[in-house]
Amino acid sequence: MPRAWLAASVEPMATIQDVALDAGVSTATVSRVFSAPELVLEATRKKVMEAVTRLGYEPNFAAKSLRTLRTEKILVTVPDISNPFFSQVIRGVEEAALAAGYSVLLGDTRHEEAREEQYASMFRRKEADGLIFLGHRLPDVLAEMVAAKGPRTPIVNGCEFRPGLAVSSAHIDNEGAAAEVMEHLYGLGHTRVGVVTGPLVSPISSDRLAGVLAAAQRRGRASALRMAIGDFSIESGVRQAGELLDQPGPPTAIFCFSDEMAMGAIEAIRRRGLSCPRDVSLVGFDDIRFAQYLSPQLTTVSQPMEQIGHEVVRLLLDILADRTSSLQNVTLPHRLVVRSSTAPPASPG
Amino acid sequence: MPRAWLAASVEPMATIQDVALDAGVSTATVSRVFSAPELVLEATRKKVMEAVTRLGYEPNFAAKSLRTLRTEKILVTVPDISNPFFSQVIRGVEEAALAAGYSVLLGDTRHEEAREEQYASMFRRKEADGLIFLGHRLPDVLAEMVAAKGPRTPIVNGCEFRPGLAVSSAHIDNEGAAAEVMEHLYGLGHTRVGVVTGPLVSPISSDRLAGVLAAAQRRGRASALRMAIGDFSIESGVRQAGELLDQPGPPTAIFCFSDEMAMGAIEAIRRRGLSCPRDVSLVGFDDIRFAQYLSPQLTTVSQPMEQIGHEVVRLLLDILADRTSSLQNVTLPHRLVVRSSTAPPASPG
DNA sequence: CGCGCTCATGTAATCGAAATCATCGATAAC
DNA sequence: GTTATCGATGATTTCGATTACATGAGCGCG
Repeated sequence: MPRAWLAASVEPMATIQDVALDAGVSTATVSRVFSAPELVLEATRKKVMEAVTRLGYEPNFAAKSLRTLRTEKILVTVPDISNPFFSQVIRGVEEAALAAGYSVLLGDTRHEEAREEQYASMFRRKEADGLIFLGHRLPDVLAEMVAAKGPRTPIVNGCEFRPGLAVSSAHIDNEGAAAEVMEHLYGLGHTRVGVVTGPLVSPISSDRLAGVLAAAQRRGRASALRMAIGDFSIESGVRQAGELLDQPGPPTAIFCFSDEMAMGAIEAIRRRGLSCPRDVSLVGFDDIRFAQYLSPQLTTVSQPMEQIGHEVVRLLLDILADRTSSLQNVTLPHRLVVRSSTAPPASPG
Repeated sequence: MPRAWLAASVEPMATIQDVALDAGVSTATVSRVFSAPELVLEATRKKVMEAVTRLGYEPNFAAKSLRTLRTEKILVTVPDISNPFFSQVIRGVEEAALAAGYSVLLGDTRHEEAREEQYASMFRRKEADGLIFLGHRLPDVLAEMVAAKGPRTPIVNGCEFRPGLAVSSAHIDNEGAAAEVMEHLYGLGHTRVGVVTGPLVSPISSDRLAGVLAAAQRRGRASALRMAIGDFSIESGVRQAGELLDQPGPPTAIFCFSDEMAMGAIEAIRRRGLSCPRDVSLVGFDDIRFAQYLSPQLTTVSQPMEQIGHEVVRLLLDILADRTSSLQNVTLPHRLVVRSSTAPPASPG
């Protein structure tokens, strides 16, 4: 038994022909044993399976894929895999994909358009049946594909939502969530609030900013808003939160559009000899696994990351299985998680 | 021009035949334009490329792969993609792979053997040219493959190192690093040291534990060691560090085998009304991006995560290009980064 | 002037599995 | 008893590219 395995592994891997020969049947029968076992007699099925294990046969993927025009792979592009928010979403994607018999081709675009295009052409070469992109841009070649094929193009957007792209997507209500954060801060008595956004080209930032502005206006506090533009990284959090704090009449509360930038903000606060939440309240966004273990524990907006992953896969599978014909934009629930980084301002007003 | 693109996208994608016909050459010439442009006359090359853009042609991946028996893909399995340590390694892998013209197939095994086997059979089906696994286990089918093909089997191990597996690997000197940590703590004056390990089945844990024991013995402090077994998660850090602290004669310093567990330990310390480093010093392992932004900033062992990623890819590419014939085990440099979570004990002894 | 050589290109076999169509025996229907 | 039907299986084409081999034009050299 082990000898047979060994032998099988040394040779260039048995083909369906070898199995057919060994089992004394045709290649068609062997193929059927895998793809439509109900069509083949139990006795022959057994005979074939014996030959399969004897030779250690595994169907060649390329051959199968060439014939069926399917790869059973999903290409997932992400701006930064080392970001815990994205890696958690990816985890959900991987799980849902595997459950449906698909595997995941990962593309880390590093926010670079060139890499996005590289992966786009990979998709056009049919290296994957579908594409899930977690960024906010869609390379031109793919946009053209969408324009031509419409909503049955197997491309889905996750986390972000830009109506103009004309692809299905799953995301939270970023605008509403950001407004809730502001209400929370205003409710605590803060009036001078600073905001550290992400790059405004992405809807994820502009939507949240819209929510911030709407809430500020409702409260008549729009003129007291201070804004700085970050890039979601810890370092930009340190820098931008620092600039807000160094202004005259500094904010008593800062809302960062990501937990990582909030971590940076904690650092900026510490470096100035201030304390959170005593001197400055702080709110993050995402609720990454680490948010509740920071000091102070971070108040933040919890996004259902794995669920977003599941949902985008579901949307994609629906398209692939031709179960859908119109765009779907799924808004998943978020939750403001109040922890100890927010408190009423020391001297109200 | 845009019309042509659109048209091309609607049709089932142009084949090499279509291009050949359109350019008035044979398919062989078209193929050569891509794989060996120097063999084809500049004029015809241009003619072909025009047809290519006109039709929006991209070579079909499955067909190419079937013929060449190469996929230009690397399968990377990882125990947990949402772990910042691993996601950083993956980032390095992705970068090096892309630079060499390979793309990354990601497998999150979730520490489950069943998933590892699923991905192993994916590799046997030739869905990838090589396999990089960041865990400590190698499924049986692959071990047999290694036994049969020897060191030219395109399988490489990253982060861990288990000589019995007989595959090349890239990792740090875990034993030495752990010993350095203990020396640091002993040097500060600590005598009662607690250790929170990972699961001892993985060399990454047992090697570090060996280093801990060796250092303790050299100092004659082996009997004062306290040990708890965690699983690298934050939660297990909270739990296991907590148990160490609740013992009579609790440790004045705790060494956790991962930064995440150290984060948990910070929480355990906080919950008991203690302070780090005043009452308890703390050391982590990995130096994930967040380690320096915790409070207190975490003393830890820095691993060159992206470099590990680059290195395993290099090892794999060497095997794939037949540039190597013997096993290579690369030990990359680590560095003890002393930050503010370690200090001399309050009452020495 | 013709032989051989090189260079550019065409022809056709090939990769391994899937799927269509053909076959053949057995059973059921009339 | 003949024929339509069905169930199981085999023969063969097909997917789209690569590549070994064939071809043929152009050129140099004896």
